[in-house]
Amino acid sequence: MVTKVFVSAQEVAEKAGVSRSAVSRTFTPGASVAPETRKRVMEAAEALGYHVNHLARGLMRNESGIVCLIVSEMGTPYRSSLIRAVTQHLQNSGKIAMLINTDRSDGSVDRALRQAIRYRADASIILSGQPDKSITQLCLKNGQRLVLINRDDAQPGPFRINLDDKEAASRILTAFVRAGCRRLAFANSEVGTPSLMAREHGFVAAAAALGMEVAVERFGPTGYEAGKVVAQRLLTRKERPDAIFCANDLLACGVMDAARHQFMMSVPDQLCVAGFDDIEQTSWSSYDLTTFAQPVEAIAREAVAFLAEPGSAEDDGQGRSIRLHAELIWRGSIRGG
Amino acid sequence: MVTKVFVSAQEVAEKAGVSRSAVSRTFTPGASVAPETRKRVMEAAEALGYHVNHLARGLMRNESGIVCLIVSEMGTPYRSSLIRAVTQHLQNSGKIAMLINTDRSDGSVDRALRQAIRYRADASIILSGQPDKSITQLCLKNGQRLVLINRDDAQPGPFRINLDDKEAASRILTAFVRAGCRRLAFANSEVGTPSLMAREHGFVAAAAALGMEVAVERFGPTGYEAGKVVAQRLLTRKERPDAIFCANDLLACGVMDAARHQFMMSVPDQLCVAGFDDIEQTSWSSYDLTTFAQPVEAIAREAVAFLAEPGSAEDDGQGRSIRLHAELIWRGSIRGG
DNA sequence: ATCGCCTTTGCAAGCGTGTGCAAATGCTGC
DNA sequence: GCAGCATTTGCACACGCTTGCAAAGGCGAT
Repeated sequence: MVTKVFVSAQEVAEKAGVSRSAVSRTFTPGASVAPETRKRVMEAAEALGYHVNHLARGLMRNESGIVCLIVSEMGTPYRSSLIRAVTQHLQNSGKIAMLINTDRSDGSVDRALRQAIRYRADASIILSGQPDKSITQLCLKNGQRLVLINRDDAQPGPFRINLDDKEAASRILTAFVRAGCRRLAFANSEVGTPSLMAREHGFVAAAAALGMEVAVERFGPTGYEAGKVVAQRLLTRKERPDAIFCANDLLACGVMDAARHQFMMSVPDQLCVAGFDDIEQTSWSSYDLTTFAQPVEAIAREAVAFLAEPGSAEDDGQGRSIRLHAELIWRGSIRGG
Repeated sequence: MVTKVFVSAQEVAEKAGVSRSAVSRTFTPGASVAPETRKRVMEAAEALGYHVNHLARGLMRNESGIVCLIVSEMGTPYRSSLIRAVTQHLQNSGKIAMLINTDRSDGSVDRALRQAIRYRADASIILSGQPDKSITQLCLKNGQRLVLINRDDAQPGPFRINLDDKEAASRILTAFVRAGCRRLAFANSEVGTPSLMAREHGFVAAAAALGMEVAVERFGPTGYEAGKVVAQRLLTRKERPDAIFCANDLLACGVMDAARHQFMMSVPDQLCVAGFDDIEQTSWSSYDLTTFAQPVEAIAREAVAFLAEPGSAEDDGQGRSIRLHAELIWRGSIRGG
């Protein structure tokens, strides 16, 4: 048997004995249609298994309801929880998420944005990587909205959501000092994402303001294994640190495991550790890590709210930028509290 | 300024001095178009920032290139790694993933499938939950392909990918016995997913074949906290188990943490533990858990390969079913080895 | 009965694309 | 020079939907 095609509004109209427009209006919120007509249409549609073709609707309305999520390393705890929150909020506001994987290669994000354009996505939300200026301009010109999450230094135009990374770094420094720590260190990856660097610079600057030095070590990707390597390097220095602020929870877990299992150090007695993101694992009792919570729900809410706003995508060529607060989640990896 | 609309093939055709069909053919692989014409078209398209409208193309071809991923708890390590693998494979074969969040509520999966139909997805891949039979039939009738992953007991029709859960359970039992364990237990959630139950039943059956009993405890959702609760219940029994097979790595992490930190037991000396999924955290040195690896890449490959196959979605009303192997990853949570 | 108003309905145009068909073009071999 | 053929091109229709517009119908007030 040849693949059957989907039911069309025409067939529903015939079955219900009305015009095709009536069917269309029945499924268009706010359209003018008599209750009796609507009922007949609904019944016919139900019987035939009719579903509005959103491809065609998007074509007409010039509004597909699709929002592209562009993200790399989506298997990571923080990323996946953000994806979950965003898709959920999108669904709640009647939109739908399209997911595109990127890698660190050049043009990866640009290719993703091209794909978003092809599917006439209403908007794209970029969680990773740096789009090229020319392509973001193309998106905006075409009326496609753009949201950048945690991509601090990106060019203006898109809507940008960031955290108070530097201020958080300064708060955690205070906590370390109160705990009596004096030999400070910062564990980072070599990726150089704006938010990671903001935490590093914020921490170093806050320490400098107190006349303290920070041992900074960077290695590899922003993950657990890199954390182990960084810890090895830091803990074999002549001046062994007694406090390590990690750019990321994954790094922090690696740092803790290396400190405990390879260097037989006790956390927090001999070493205080803090991370960033508040991924689920930090609350597990093997880690019990003091960290900053990414306001995942708030980020998703703000991003989706922006998409729902009326007005052109580029009405204010400047774009807008908001900064959300990262709350300090106090657990057991720092003394005192 | 009013939101500008996207560039159409018409405009490209005018700029290139050819007909609209020529533009269309230029972007249709395998279409007949002279090299010179193609070149002119490509240049005009590039200059204007033209991108084929996949909504319209999908409308014409009756093939959108969209594949729906239907999944609950997508923030979970195993789920998110599967999402990553599947989206990547889809992209490699020229398709694109649409992501829909479901919860445990009734009809949640059905609503997701309806959404897939509205966007005329070429296929839907279900990673969680149980679709209603009527809706899956609707999908198949409409030529939409369906893939069920780890949903063992689902009705026939869709393409089904499962693991050898029961056999794995039997293998891990052997390992426990070899390690000298005699008081066996199984830690499960109350969710009752087919694959989780298959592991439980396989373990109990294999033990029975050796004349051994298994203490089974189930609680809550399939996560870390539930694992802790289950461990508390198991380890306060009169007959304290010396081996626990967990339906899931998350449960296993909870079990290990409870055993170590609440009951001060040593793993694997006093208690052997095994899990399932091989999520990244199991390789972290705080856990170092012996577990079974979900063949995530193979699952994604098989699923996408199925979608690429020619032939109607329902040509063989029975659907097909394959069973993949879960490899035992030997680490340090079981004695010996 | 007539008018004006509001609600509902059908018509038809249009969204941006793919593709069958026939016409046009160029080339080969005689 | 011409028939025969392969390649390329344009026309026009189709895909399934939305929506402006005008006509139709109902109803109360005059």
